[in-house]
Amino acid sequence: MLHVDLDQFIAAVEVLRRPELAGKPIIVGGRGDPTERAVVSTASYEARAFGVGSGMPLRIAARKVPDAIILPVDQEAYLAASETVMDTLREQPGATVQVLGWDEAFVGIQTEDPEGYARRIQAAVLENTQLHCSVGIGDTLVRAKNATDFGKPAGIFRLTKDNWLDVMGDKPTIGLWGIGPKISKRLATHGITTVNELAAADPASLVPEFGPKMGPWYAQLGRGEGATEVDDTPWVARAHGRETTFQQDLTEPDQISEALKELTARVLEDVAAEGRPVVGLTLKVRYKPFFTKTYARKIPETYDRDEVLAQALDLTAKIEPDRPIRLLGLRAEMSMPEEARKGHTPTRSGW
DNA sequence: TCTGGGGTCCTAGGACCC
DNA sequence: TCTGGGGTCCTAGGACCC
Repeated sequence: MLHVDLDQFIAAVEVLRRPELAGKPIIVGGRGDPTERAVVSTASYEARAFGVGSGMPLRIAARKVPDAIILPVDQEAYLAASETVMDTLREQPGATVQVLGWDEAFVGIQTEDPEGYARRIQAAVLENTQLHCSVGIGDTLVRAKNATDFGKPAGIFRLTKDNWLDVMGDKPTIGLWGIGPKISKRLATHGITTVNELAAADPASLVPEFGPKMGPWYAQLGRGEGATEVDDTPWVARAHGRETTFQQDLTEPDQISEALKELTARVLEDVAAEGRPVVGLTLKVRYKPFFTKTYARKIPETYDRDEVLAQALDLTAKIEPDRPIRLLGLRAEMSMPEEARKGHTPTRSGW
């Protein structure tokens, strides 16, 4: 199968609208104001050369790149471009398309010439959108996904069981899709720092540290193994949430209840718009200095709007009642019942 | 140095039941 | 006085992805 990933997608879409920005260091994040609390969504290659990457606080990024062009996030524009890209992929003969995000998808295909097929995809995407993409080819989803990195920008790379360890073996485990900074550190405490070492690990030996599912799964990731079928079952959300970050920390209980009421009301609207049943309400509170607390409640499927709002406010009573509060952000989330869930998940299922 | 907004899934522990 | 073995449900927390 193939993994298609648009190159510097968000920055590239901005350049399409404003061609004079081509070749300049572009940073897209928040409302485009580097004095505000926000993070970088995407940086162009020119900005990345200064050490800027997504997830970095906008303030810091602006400091690193004095001449940066800083733009606000325009989700609608990216979504529209994304839909054109995905439609283009679905038009390819024999293609099964599993969307992973705005700017990437797996494409399942039976062909004797995957490189040729990949080149045709690149040409079609370029023609329909003026956007460049890189393509990874693999005999598993994980290998195709990892292969794309070696194709960037605008190239093609193939990873199979025959060259997986030759190419990936000496790389640190954090380069694998699904292993982040925490897990790579915990693996290191067991003497596992490279993909080779993870691939050689006995799956059972990872169970005490990582649990019955995650332990063996990490070992499998090291070998590049896992699902081999692209699943285009339409995705149905498991939950909907809304999150907000305050420009100034909230300290007063009244401010907090007000903000939470607003967020919860927005989530209720989102859920009502879909007409889906709801079973749970979760409140996530981001405190300064940088930790998160979660408070959850079951709610009846025949929920009543005012009841949910009351439950949400009830949960605020748990917010650190006995010490000064510095509240950075809030998230309210409502989950749907199990039986209402369908489709592959964007990131994990089928591995 | 400071921390978005949208998601998904896994694990652990306690309550409760038989 | 001390304490089975199995299960489910719920809550809280952690990690990852784009």
